[in-house]
Amino acid sequence: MRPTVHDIAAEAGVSLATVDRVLNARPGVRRKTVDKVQAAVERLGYVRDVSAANLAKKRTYPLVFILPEGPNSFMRGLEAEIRAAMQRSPVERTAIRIETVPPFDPAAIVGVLDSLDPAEVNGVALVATDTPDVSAAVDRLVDRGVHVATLVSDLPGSQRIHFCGIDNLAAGRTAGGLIGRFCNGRAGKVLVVAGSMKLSDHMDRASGFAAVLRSEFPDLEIVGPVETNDDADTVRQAVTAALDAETEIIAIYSLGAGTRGLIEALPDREQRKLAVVAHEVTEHSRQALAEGLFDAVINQDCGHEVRSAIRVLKARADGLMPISAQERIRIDIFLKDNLP
Amino acid sequence: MRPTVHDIAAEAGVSLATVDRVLNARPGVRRKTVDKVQAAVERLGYVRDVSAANLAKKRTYPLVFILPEGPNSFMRGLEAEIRAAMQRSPVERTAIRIETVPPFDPAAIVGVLDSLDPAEVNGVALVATDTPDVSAAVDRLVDRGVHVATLVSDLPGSQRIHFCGIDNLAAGRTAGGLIGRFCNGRAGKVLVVAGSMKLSDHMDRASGFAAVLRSEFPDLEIVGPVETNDDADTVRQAVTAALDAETEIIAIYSLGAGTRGLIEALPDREQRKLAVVAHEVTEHSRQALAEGLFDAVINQDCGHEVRSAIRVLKARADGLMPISAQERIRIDIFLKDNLP
DNA sequence: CTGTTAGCGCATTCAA
DNA sequence: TTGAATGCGCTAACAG
Repeated sequence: MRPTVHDIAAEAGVSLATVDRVLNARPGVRRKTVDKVQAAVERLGYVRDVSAANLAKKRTYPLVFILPEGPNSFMRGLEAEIRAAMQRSPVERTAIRIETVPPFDPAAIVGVLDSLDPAEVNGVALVATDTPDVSAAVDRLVDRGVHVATLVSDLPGSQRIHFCGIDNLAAGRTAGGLIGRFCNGRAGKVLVVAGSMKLSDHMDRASGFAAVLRSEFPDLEIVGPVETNDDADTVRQAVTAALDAETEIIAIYSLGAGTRGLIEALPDREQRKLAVVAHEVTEHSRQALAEGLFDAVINQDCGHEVRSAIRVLKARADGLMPISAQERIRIDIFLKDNLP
Repeated sequence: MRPTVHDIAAEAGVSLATVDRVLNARPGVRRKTVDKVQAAVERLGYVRDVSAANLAKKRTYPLVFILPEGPNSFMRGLEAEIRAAMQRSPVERTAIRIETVPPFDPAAIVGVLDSLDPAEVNGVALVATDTPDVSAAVDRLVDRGVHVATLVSDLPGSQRIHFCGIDNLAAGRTAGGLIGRFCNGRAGKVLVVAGSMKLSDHMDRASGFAAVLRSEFPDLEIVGPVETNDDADTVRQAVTAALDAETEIIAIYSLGAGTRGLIEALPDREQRKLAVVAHEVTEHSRQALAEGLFDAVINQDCGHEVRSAIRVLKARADGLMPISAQERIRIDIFLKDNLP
């Protein structure tokens, strides 16, 4: 039988309330008494029953998710997962609020961050542009006692407690390895299409990709990256223009969004064979994969990311450590053969 | 505020005990009263607070894991994950026992299954050979009221409530797609090495692989599958013999274990270039990937599988449905670039 | 500074 | 067939 607060109280020769004070690091206990209780905890190997504590506290975890608005399919999928988590709120004792901001607008993110009341919010998960002002706003919020986790795109210089997303450097390398093998010895150029270099995930993917091509596939030369702000029409125009201008392009790596535009710009496979790797499984990319227009799609499971963010933020609010292996978001590679 | 049993009792005009009887489908309540309570539940939208219930019940979930003993790295990794879950037992209210049986020994599995006492065991997760006797034993156990989940390899004809593993048909297809692309137009033979066709996961992978080669890469001809009982020495001998006998082999798909033997049998890459795809990230396969000996490794996250099995079995014991997306085990594809 | 007491939402005796 | 009372492990007033 696991020891309880009663056992600790008896062992330490104090009352329940005192034990509770020590366990929750509340003031008003003599140094001497604190030590006695902690010794008893050690001796009996006590671990607090979190669900009993939560029951007594009627605890809920007020959480805020900040993400870009707009037509980006991936972001809308992310939002859907957050809404799914909201459905489970009664069971998970969460109270989740979603704040959407215009995409690529650091000031808007800062505005939301600064408007948050630490008394009303326990944790924040946000999809952020990696800019100094956002980093500073995150740090301010952390200083005010709110736990912050980054989602999808990281803020490496900030005080965020956790990044819920994939290793984007490795994702870029993976794309490089895939495209290199798919081109299989042919020499030529690879067009790289990105959303914005203000996003650390896009930056990392581009670096990882370039590193692998440079070291392992020196016959492939990078064109770009061209920035499209993740807008489908811009992507379409950019890709069309590049393919017209450079006849030696034999592959495309699209590391951002706007996948619909990419698909529209792709020439008929019969007339020009291109190895294509893109990111995120969405309605569009799924179909492109199935039709053989894309060779591979690299994906991050946004459901996993949302659930992980919630677990991490809750655990942190309770001062616990989450199961780290469970919080590692995988780089999913989809071919048409393993599409879920 | 969520309604509680008190609210239901008041709404239905009965006592707490009666509400509890109805909620837990215990006998000794008039039909009429049952209806009143159920109506109140509907009206207020009551959902039971599982953690409060578990606290009151001092509930624990006694679970048994059955898996093969022996040197198979993947199985030992699986066992390590189960032991990690045992560490979390106090928090998760589980009481986990591991039973190991000789590999490829249906009778041993049946023996363990039949020895289980439904009064002492809540759920069972097992790695099973897909043979009729094991299926029958699983069904007997289910009939005695124990929930059974299959782990890694499924028992499609049985009454198991859930399969905690990957879609092995899709995994085989994926391997086919990968090898097909890596061979890139070259014609030749592909050696398929399997553990045992008594395992449904191996069967499925072989079928999926063959299907893709047939439809998409007709220039590749399958040699095998050769069965090795997942023994490294047997794998080594079989692969060496095949490579000597068939000079047209240009690729190898190893869909079972004994990966160490495969690595030992692989010729120097300079003298003979082979596309190689194997399963499961282990110490050996990880190194082979890093060195460029393997082109890709298909993996299933056994930590995820174990945690999923526990969640599913617990949920089932409480009569709940788990989050299905969370229980889908991914087909992980690792190149050397995205090795974790 | 410390202890007593009354719940949190639910399950389970024991009476009636 | 039903209800009242007690306790699970923990927290939070309120006294002392």
